[in-house]
Amino acid sequence: MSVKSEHIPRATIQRLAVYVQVLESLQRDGTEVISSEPLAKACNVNASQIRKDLAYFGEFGVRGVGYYVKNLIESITSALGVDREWKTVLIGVGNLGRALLNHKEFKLRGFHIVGAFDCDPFKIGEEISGLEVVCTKRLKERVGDLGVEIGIITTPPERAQRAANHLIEAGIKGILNYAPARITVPDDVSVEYVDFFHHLYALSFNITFNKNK
Amino acid sequence: MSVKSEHIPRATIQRLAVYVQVLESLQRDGTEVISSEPLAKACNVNASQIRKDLAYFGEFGVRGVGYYVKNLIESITSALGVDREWKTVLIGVGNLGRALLNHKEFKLRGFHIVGAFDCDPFKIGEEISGLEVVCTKRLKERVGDLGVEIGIITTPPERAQRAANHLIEAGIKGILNYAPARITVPDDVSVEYVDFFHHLYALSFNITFNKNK
DNA sequence: GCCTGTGAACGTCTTCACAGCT
DNA sequence: AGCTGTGAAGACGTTCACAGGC
Repeated sequence: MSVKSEHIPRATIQRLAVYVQVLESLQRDGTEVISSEPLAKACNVNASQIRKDLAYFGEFGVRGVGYYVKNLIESITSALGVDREWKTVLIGVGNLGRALLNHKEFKLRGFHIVGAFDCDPFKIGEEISGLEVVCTKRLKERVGDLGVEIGIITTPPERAQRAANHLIEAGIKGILNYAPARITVPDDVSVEYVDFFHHLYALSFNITFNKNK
Repeated sequence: MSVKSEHIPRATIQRLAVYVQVLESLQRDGTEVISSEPLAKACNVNASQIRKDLAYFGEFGVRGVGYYVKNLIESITSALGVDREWKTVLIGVGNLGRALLNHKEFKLRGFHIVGAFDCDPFKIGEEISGLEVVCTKRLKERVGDLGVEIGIITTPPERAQRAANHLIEAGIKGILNYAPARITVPDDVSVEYVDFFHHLYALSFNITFNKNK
């Protein structure tokens, strides 16, 4: 896989993830070839949008035919860098943290949670989904030992920045932040926010003002 | 609250949710007044962006002074329609569904989960966080009785569309979909997708190609 | 003096329309 | 004939720069 273009819009990356999701469900249904038009309909986007998005990374289609579903999934996952295993650690073993640790899909998708950390002495030592909860102070040594690249924050908001600092100090380059708080990180660290309430706010707005789509 | 402009960008709505988050943490720290410049820094956006976003809904600031934090939070939440209680139901009592049902923050933020549904006979009757799991077939009557407006889907992907159909039939106008599947809905229903893997894919891409910010 | 609110300029992403390949 | 890949046009969102008000 090689990137053809210099800058790739963030929106493109988000859509590529959607395409994979839809392509996988097409694959489950036995579809082998699909052209941009019906794929676009299923993803709720414009057909040329799909072609443009893919063009950032290469030429994956066959003119006059369309895209081979299996092939396209592989091309996109390779383009996104998810055709490998990523090691991750999780900080903050509350309700949500536990649910994520028990979520088999993470491992299945190549995002292996190999460490669970918390600073609460009552939680340290507890075993969840085959993983022992370890004191956050020992994060750095563990991350180094295990070759971890992604950190997942599931602490309360007031402890999110401290958790992030631990991760950054340990040399982690990507953070998935479930805590409802913005965090500050160096330029070479990338953060993604998952905030349930942002989505509920958007729904609330759409319903209230009938502003759909 | 009155909307001044006809069309409001989706990106604006998303940012408003961020502003509220940051303003709330400023409020916790005792800040009473803030101008767009430092607020912008905390939210990682441009200062005029904030002023433009707010201008869609009204004039909330004081020239020469800035914005009163408490006042601005109220203005934004009112603009988004989240200054009230919303009743929601949840379909799919798996790991994630349980975690959400136990998440006290939902109620705290005005999104009250008043019903839990699942089609698995082994789960029906179980009590989670004071809520009895009910058969999905009884969704419609319950939604009508309780005045529910938002549905949360936490089923496996292959059952997401069916869950959505139940919600639509029950007259629900907003869906928060945690299932990793696209769903089709009528024009007057609004859907928000929460997909952990989309964010992990984005991280993976950013880390792999050093494409931060 | 200072900071908001806003038209105008700018840049970016999306869509169109068609050339190019199978 | 059909569908992709892509330059050009268009739409949209963001940033600038300053007028307006405290």
